[in-house]
Amino acid sequence: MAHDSSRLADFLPYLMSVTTNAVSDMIAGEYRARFGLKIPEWRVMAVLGDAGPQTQRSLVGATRMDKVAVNRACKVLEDRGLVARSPNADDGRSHHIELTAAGKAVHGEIMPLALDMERRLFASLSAAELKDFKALLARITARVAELEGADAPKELTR
Amino acid sequence: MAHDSSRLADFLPYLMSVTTNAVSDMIAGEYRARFGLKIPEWRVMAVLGDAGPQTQRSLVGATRMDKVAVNRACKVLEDRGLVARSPNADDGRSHHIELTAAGKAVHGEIMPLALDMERRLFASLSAAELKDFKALLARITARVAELEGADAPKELTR
DNA sequence: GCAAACCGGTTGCACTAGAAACCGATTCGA
DNA sequence: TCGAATCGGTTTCTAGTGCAACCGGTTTGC
Repeated sequence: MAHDSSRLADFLPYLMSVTTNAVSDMIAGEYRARFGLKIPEWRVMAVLGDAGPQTQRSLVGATRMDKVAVNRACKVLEDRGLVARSPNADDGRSHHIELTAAGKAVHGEIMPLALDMERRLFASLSAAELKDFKALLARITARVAELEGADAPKELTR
Repeated sequence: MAHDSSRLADFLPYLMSVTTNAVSDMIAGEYRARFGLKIPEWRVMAVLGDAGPQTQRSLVGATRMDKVAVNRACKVLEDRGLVARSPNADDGRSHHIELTAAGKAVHGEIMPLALDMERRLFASLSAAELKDFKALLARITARVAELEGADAPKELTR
């Protein structure tokens, strides 16, 4: 289908981008169609369902999303009645966010679908290949963090 | 640093997204800082420098970008005098787009930097691991295309 | 040879995502 | 204890991205 005589087609960051976008678009489409949820919203629900109630701050760490993105996702989920905020007695600035009964029900539907999609997407990879692939991703991420620290000596690592 | 007790941290599409974004952000920052180029613009220059003059249409295929993104990138590059458009005698609707002398000079600086960054980013991977990693990405991309064809029976594959 | 369909390219518009400014609450230091 | 710095969270502003409608030019079918 593609001619791809260009070296761009061998540039690894480009290949990663193409593959990841393809995977993300597919998953995003599925969630939107079946639950009307976007990926940020889904991520928040996944973390809340698995790790229990927590503040937006800790969701930022767990999802690696921007705090604005987390805030917006929480607001949407709250408006839909999937999560609820209760005041934090220890710290008046933040709230605890937790799944409602409806949210838990959706979470119970969503996670099997997620795992099934993951299984279907990566069905052609052996268990060993999957393991290696994850390990490589982790190493690359660590390497980027390392380089960022070195390349940006005067600013925060974000 | 991270606690990550959540299953989200094992969800492969999420891991791919985190890693790819880290790599992309790093590269985008580098190009912006050194050349004032964004990734779409850089991609167009890479293809033009490697595969020679061509139409926007063929750039869309080579870069896998939206035709609007290609168009805007070309316009920016043209305004900076890095590419030039010459009328296409065969088809009055399109032009041939090619690097100018200045564009070729920038391309000559940009490609070594790109390859150097690639080398630094993936220095911790052996040649064999790199090869396997690329092969896995290709297989996953192919798999997504396959599933999209199956899952979207009534609409275009986009 | 002309109207309709089509195609490359362009423009306009809605939506998303991140940056920075902002607010109330909390902590730190003199 | 009081003022400054900090922090969690929210709002606002702006840049980027993709879709859809659009415009000229080209091909197709009658």
